[in-house]
Amino acid sequence: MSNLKHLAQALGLSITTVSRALDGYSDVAPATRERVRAAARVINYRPNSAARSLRRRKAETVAVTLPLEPGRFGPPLFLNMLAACSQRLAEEGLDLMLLPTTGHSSEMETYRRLIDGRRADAVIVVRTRLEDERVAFLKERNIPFITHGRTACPEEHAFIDGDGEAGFHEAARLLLSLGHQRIAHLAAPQGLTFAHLRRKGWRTALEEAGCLEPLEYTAQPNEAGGYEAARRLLQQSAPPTALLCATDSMAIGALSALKEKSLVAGRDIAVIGHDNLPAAAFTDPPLSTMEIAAPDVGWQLAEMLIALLGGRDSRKLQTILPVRQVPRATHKPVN
Amino acid sequence: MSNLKHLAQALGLSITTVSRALDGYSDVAPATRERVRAAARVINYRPNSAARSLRRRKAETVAVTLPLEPGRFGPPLFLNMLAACSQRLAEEGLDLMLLPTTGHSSEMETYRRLIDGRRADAVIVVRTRLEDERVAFLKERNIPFITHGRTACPEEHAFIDGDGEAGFHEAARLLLSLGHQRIAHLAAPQGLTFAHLRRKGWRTALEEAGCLEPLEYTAQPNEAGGYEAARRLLQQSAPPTALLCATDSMAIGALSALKEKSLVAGRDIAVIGHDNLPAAAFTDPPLSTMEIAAPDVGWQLAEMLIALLGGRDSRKLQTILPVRQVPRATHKPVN
DNA sequence: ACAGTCTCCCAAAACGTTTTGGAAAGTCAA
DNA sequence: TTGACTTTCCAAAACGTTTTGGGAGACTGT
Repeated sequence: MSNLKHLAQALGLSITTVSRALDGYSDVAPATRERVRAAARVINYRPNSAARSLRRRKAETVAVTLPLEPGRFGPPLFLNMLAACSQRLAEEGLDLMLLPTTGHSSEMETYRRLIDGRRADAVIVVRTRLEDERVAFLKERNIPFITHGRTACPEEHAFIDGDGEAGFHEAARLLLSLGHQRIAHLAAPQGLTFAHLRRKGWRTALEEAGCLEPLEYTAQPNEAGGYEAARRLLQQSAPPTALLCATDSMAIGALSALKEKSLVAGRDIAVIGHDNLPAAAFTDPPLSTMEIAAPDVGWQLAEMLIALLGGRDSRKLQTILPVRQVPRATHKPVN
Repeated sequence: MSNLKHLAQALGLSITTVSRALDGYSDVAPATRERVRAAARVINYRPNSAARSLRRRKAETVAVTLPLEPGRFGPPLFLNMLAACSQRLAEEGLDLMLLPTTGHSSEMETYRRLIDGRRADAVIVVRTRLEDERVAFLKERNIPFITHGRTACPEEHAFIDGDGEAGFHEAARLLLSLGHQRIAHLAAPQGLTFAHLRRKGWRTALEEAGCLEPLEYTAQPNEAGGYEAARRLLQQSAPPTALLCATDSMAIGALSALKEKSLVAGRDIAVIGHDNLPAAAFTDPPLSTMEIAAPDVGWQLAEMLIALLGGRDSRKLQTILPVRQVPRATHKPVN
């Protein structure tokens, strides 16, 4: 049990001086400062985090809840982003804390413990929905937060998001330019903002091309969902010639469904996903997909959090990142 | 800012009584208790977590670091396990805190902040190595911990682990019984305990069958690693007829390498993985693999942690979970 | 009426840190 | 020598909770 008191006694100094020496205040003599630091190093002293945040009245922690059902995230991308974020936050002395939750009520309860119990100074909201209860809660409590993905009222709060709408618009136009007429969308549940925007991008492109009743099927954003959606869509009397999938996981499921019908993706039918999962380069054929064209989303997210905690207006902190097409082998021409 | 003082003043009671009412002590009158609880509910009172852990001298938190490079985890399985664990811990009033780290030194620094700063009462160590500095550190500091995966000295501490050795032994024997003679192993780096044990199981089976110089290649436990390893192994003058892969991610990479050589897994060559990733059911052909035969690893882990924090001897808390084969389409006979 | 027992409540201390508001000693200019 | 600054340090308060060690009053049995 090492604390400031022990250190102070051992050094013949007051607690105040030891504390200030370690924090690098200028009102302690350089020699003393070094003496204190050396002693602290010897006994592995670190300030007790509870005592510090009690006195400082901040937790020095940013929290993220990880909703794990249903569907799931696209780790490792997602976790890597959080890792980068955490690294940048650490430079500011902030911890990033991930809290796995299962189900809606468990997540809201976690939020209450988090906020009302002052466990976090700010939170990152992931997997946003168009109408998001978590966002409403945080606004009401007036806690700094950034959403990863937009909501129905994005102008109201800080967010970072990929431009899925533009990405899907572009992908659909690409398929159209290749001669595809029946471009179906494998949609994720439309309550999720990313799903809504991706569908919108696809739909707009088709409408612009004069296609008014485009084919689509909604399923969970995982392999099983993609498999199911592809099977349904292929049962149509006029089956699609291209499948634009809300996520790579769905695309992987769709590829499996195509195999069962002896269809070759990239020859008989086009498939495009989104996320550029590591696995996407190793499907058969390698999956054409798209990805957020920023190598440092996590870092940017951290910067935004730091600005937010520094008092910046959250409505100034809104980032939309461009999406880049990653063409591989599954989006070949129809003819 | 709602705290006990406000509550007490509003109710005309002392802080002590309010605190004890909320904690359900029997020395407060039932009527008072209800009155206090109602008031607390109205103002969304939750004890300030810093103050509480300062006074109680425990963080009421279990921590896990998530090392994210290189290679990576097999989420979502892994995160789902942690979610289940967190759910059980929550019942005991314990938070589970995930801390992403990148690289070795960042992880050790996180450990020091965690332990010496008293941020966690116990920790879960994942991705154990045979010689693990984190384990040494925790032993020295005398902090309760459980490893997910064994170390070189498993008898010394609490752990939970799948019996990868038995799983790979069984898989290799299955392949032998199907007539395979040249069963290669796509190994993960041998510093990682799971990789070591899986290789050992495979090797033992081959040695028992009289095969003394079995083919193997070590690579990162991800798709790219599996792809590279498979390519190398297939270049041999006497190429393997079966690939036993340390992880499903590697197997997925290997399948991709086979495609390039126009080899059909399950007909020309056998492939078996480990983990039973969701994606494994959707490869082409569907991947034969294996998995830990317990639906509730996370729950068991939580139970062990609770026992450990309750003072149970860590050497009594050692769980090895059986591994079950999940045969699909890629392990077919050689002949 | 009295001691003993219960029931319900509370004042004060403690957890380990940061921060406020000086105090003591030394330095410098006049 | 004096007054004004500097430099270096410190005592004490505060953060919000839990816990200790009672205390006042009501009830019980004699």
